[in-house]
Amino acid sequence: MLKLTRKVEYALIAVRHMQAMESGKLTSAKEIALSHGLPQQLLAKTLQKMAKENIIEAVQGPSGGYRISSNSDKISLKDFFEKLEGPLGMMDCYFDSECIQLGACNIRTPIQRINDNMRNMFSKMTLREATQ
Amino acid sequence: MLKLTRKVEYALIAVRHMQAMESGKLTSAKEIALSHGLPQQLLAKTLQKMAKENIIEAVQGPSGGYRISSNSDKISLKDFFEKLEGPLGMMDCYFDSECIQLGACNIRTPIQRINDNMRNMFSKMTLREATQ
DNA sequence: TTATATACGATAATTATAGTCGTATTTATT
DNA sequence: AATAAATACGACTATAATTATCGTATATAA
Repeated sequence: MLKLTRKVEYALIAVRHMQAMESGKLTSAKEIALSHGLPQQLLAKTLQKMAKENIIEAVQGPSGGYRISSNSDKISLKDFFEKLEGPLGMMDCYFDSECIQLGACNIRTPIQRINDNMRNMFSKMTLREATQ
Repeated sequence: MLKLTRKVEYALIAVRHMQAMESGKLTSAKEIALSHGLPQQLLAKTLQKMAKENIIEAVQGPSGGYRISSNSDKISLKDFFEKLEGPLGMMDCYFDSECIQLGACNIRTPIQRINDNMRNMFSKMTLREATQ
């Protein structure tokens, strides 16, 4: 429970890989996949998603690839997670108001309390701090 | 991502239900299931698990049932989660040393850093605080 | 023109979660 | 002693979410 998904795991591996590269140099999905034994296609999707979200920069064409974005220092872990996987909620009712329980629900407040703590924690922690 | 499971959700609902009862009074799986529209059998298993872990007390036989345990005040949210679902780790490698990555893994330290923060947060928060 | 890279939608496979079934055990009540 | 209502629990099925693959389009350096 409360485990990171593979998508996020691969994203973290890729970020660290790119951070370790010489500044400005590009690396490819293939290169990262091979050096860490990850499924290339799935990793590629995650990289594409990160590029779309400006966590990394993409360069197309042969001898293209990805590099870490300059503003990646300012990204919080919360944003990183949410950019990749959507709202970071321990339960749907935190964002979604639709719930079968309706009036019978007695844990809405507790859930929100727990969620707020978790979101707050990941807001304070930057991707940089986590991966350096 | 990072969502609570139904097991934990049902457990929280049950705990709140029991907290709202007159002190010492028993309630049954059936009663909780009916009043909150939960699947009785599944809830029953969760209640049994909580009883086994001394979060609640079980009384067998007809007119038996469950009540909140007196020491439930001291239980942290981390313990509550872990008693119900096992180790609270965002990734297996935090507890498990077996990993396909072996030497190629570059995120062991980051993952542990993230996990430590999360475990620390849930250690400081009690079940009582969360559900009151 | 070709080769190599990103981009991306659709779909298949796998795994984890959620829920059910059947049966045994306990015990208050009659 | 018999019955009924509750907990206890292992095995199984169904469902949902995650993970992975496939096929194709687009960009661009050589």
